[in-house]
Amino acid sequence: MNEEPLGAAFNALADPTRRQLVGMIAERGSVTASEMAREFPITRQAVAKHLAVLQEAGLAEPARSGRETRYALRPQGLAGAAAWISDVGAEWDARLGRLERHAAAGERGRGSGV
Amino acid sequence: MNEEPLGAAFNALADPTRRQLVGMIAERGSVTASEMAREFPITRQAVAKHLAVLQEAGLAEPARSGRETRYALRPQGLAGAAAWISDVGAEWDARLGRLERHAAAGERGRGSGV
DNA sequence: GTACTGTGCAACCGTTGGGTTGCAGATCAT
DNA sequence: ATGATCTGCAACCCAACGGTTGCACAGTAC
Repeated sequence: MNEEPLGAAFNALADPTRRQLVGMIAERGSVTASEMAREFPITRQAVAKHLAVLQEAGLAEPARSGRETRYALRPQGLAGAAAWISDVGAEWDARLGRLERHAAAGERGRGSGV
Repeated sequence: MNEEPLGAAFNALADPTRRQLVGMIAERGSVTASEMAREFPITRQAVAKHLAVLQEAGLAEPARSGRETRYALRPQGLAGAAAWISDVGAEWDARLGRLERHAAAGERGRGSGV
């Protein structure tokens, strides 16, 4: 639907529930939709939708075993998002550097270490 | 309104137009809504809305001078997002490390260098 | 002064998104 | 075989989002 992996990743991470899900998956390794639904104030189907979003964004991957489907993280999606932020940050830092050279004010470096 | 800076930042970055705007601001230093509207296939008001979103997410900051309002970047918002990704990535890498110690398979490291 | 440009606010419209309910198909335990 | 889970699909609701148009106001230029 989105055709844009970066947008999909950021969009997936935009929802607080989804971020919590990601956190839970990260700390447990792999979780099922029903498990999460028990610890969240929302329906299993809602969780399933969120997981689908995460999957389509390349952030999570399902693995069916028997009747249950366990979801695991896929950090490469996160890496893409981090890379974009890093790029923009770098460009911005470059500008700041140029300005600093002109201004030569105090305020030492600290270039938003992304 | 969002009460959640992280969600606001990710949400702001989720829109491709908004990401382009951020890129443009980053490379030019500061831009006005009208300037951007000329180079985008959308209305100035649409651009203004996007800028408002970026501002509320802590990613951009307006500075009015005379009749024009120039927007500049505020990398700290980006830093917050990057930090979250880095955290989850770290947790995940820790898990991977533990598993690797067990499996001891080939496939050398490469821990999602966020 | 008048004209032009840049901005902001408000209303409106179509689409998407998070959430729910309801139901049907697999799989496991007894 | 029967019942209990775990899952997936579809329909539906309401709120939020991206975008538009229209108008009113503040600076700048002439």
